[in-house]
Amino acid sequence: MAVTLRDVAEKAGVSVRTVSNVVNGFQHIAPATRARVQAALEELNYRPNLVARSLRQGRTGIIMLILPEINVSYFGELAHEVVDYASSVGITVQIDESGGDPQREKELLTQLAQASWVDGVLFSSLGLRGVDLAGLVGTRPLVLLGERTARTALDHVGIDNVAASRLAVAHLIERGRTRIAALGGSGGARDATSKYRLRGFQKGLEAAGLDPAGLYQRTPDYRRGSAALAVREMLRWPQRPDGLFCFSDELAAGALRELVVQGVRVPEDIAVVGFDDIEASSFSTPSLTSIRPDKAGIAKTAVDALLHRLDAPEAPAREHSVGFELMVRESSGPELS
Amino acid sequence: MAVTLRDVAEKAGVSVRTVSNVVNGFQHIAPATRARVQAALEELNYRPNLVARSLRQGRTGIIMLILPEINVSYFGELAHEVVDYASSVGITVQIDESGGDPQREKELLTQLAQASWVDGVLFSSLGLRGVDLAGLVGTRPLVLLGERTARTALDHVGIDNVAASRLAVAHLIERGRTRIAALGGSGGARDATSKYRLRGFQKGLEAAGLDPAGLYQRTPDYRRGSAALAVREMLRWPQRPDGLFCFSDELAAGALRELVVQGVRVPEDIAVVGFDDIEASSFSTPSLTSIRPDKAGIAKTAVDALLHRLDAPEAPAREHSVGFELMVRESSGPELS
DNA sequence: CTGTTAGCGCTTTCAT
DNA sequence: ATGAAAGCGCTAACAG
Repeated sequence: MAVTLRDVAEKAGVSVRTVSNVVNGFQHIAPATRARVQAALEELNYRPNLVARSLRQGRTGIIMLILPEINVSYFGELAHEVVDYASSVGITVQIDESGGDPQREKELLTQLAQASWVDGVLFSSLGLRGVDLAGLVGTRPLVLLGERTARTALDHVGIDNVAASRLAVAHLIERGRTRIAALGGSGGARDATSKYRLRGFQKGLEAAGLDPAGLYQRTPDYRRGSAALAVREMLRWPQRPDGLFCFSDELAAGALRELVVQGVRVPEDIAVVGFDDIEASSFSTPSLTSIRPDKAGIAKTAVDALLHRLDAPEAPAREHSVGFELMVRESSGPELS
Repeated sequence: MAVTLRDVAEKAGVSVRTVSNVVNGFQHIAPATRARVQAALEELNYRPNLVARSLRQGRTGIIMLILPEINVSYFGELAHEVVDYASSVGITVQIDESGGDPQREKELLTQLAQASWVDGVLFSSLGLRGVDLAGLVGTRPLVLLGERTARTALDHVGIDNVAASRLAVAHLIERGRTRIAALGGSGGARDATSKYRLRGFQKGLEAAGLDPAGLYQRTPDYRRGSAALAVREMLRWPQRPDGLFCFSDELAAGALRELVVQGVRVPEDIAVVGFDDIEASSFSTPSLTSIRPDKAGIAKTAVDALLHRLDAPEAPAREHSVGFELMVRESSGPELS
C-alpha cells in the first residue's frame, strides 16, 4: 500500500495536520518539527494521493480538450500548444475525440462536462449548434474553440475567419488572378467554419469587382483525400480557375497533389492558398502559401479563459479574437526576394 | 452544490446503499424500489462523483500517454489510435509531452507514475535508458512504446526496426540502386531508434554485398527542417547516392523538398524511402514510399498490456512485437501498375 | 433484499 | 504552533 500522511505523522511523532502543513509549504512551523517531518517524508518516500486531495478540494487540475481528430495536423499542433501552456501553469490535459460526429459531441459533453472530474472543458466543435449546447451553461465551465456556432452565452476564442479569408483572396487578386475558386466545407448548416470562410471569400471577390458565383466547390470534410476528387470535378468546369483558396492546408495538399497528377502547373496555371499553416506546408512542392492562425495565442487565451471562469463562474461570457497572418510561399506566385 | 447519493436516497426514502446499487446496476433489487429510485435519480439529475468513486476503488480509469510531441504526425496518429481504442474500453487518456528531453522524461515519470491518479502509463521514450527506469518497477504500471532502450523488466511493445529497415533497403536494391545512404538520428547512446534502423540498413547492404561505410548522415532530430541541412551536406559527398533511406517520413519530406531545391530528381537520380507512413506521405510530390508500422496494432496491444498488468501486477514483463509493411509509391521508382 | 456504517487520504475548522 | 476530528461522495463489509 502507498504511504499516507498518517504513516508519516506516526514516524515523525506529530499529527497529520502538521505533516500536511509541511507538505503544502505552510508558514508558522517550528524549524525543529519541520526538519523532523521532512526527514520522515523522505525516508518513507511519501507521495500525496491526488485523488483524495481533489475530492477534498473539489478541483482536479485536469482540463479536457475535445477535438475532432488528434491526428489531423492542425488539431495536433493546437493540442501541442494547449498541453504545453497548460503544463506550464500546473494543469494536465485529457484529450477526447469526437470524430466530428455531432451525436458523439453531444454524448461527450453531457457525459463529461457534467459528471466527470475535469475542472473544465475546451471544446473544438465542428458540428454543434446552439440548441445542442443549451442546458450546459451552469454546469462545468466550457470554452468554445474555433467557430462560434451560435449565439450562446459561452466563452469563445477563435480568429476572425471572414477577415482572414478576405486577406487570402486579396493576395490572390494582387497576384493578378481573376478567376478565383474556393474549395472545402460541406456547406451544411452545422459547418460554421466553411460558412465564414466562404463569406470572406465572397466579400473579397466582390470588393475587387469580381463575381463569386459558381466558383465554389464543396468537400465532405477537410482532409487531403477529399480535395483530390473535388479538384478533378473543378477541372471540368467550363472555365478553369487561375486561383484557388482552400479552406484547410490538408485540402490544399490534396489539391496540389491532384493538380500535379492532372498536369496543371502551380502557381503558373493556378495559384493556391491554404488555411492553418500546418508544418508540412512549408516543405511541400511547391511550398504552400497559407493563413497562419496564432495557435499558441488561441491555446493560451483559451486556457486562461477557462481558469478565469473557474474562479468566477458567474462572470459574463466573453468573446476572444486572436490574430493571424498570411505566410506567402511558392504556391501563389513569384517569390518575393 | 452537486446532487449526491444521499440527496437521492432521502428523496426516494431508501438508504444510500440501495441507490448505489441501482446506479451500479446490481441485481436483486425489488422492482418497486428500483423504480422509485430511478425516478428520484432522474428528477434530481444525479451524476456520480467520479473522484469519490476513484478514491474508494483505487482506480481512476485514466491512463497517461507520454510522448515527445503530439504535433509530430507520427505521434499524433499513434495518439489517435490510443485514444480511439482506449475510449472503446472505457478508458480516458491524458497526454503529456516530454519534448524528447531526457531530463523532462525523468521528471514526468517520477512525478506521474508514482503519485498521480493515473492507473498506468504508456511511455514513448526517445531518450531514456535502463538506469533512468530503474526504481520505477513496482510502482505504477508502465508500458514502453517504440524502442526498447534497455533490458529492463518492463512490458514493451514495438516493431522489429532492424527487420523493417532491412526491408526498406532490400526494396531500394531491388530497384537497382547500389549507392544507398541512410539519413537520420543523432547517433547518440540514447537514440535507440536510429541505432536499430542503422543496424538494419547496414545488414541490408551487407546481405547484398554492398559496403555501408561512409553512407550515413546524421540529423539532430527527426523533423523536416533537419533533413534539409543534412541533404545539402550529403550532396557534397565525393559520390552522390542513388538511394536514400530516411529514418522518418518527416525527414523524408524535408529531404524531398531539399532535393527539388537542389535540382536533383526523385526517383530518377535518387530513390527515397521513409519510415512511419504518415498520412501526408501519400500526397506529397512525389508520393513517398515508406515503412508502415501497424499503429492501431501498437495502440491496442499497449493498452491491453497495461490493463492486463493492472490485474496482474506481478506477472513477468512481456515483449510484444507488432507488424509492419512496405508501402511502395513514386519516390522509389517506376510505378508498379 | 436493504439499512447502517467504516473508511479511501486528504484539507481545514475548531480548539488549545 | 500543533492536535483532534469532521467530512468531501462513494463503495462494500457487515448486519438483519
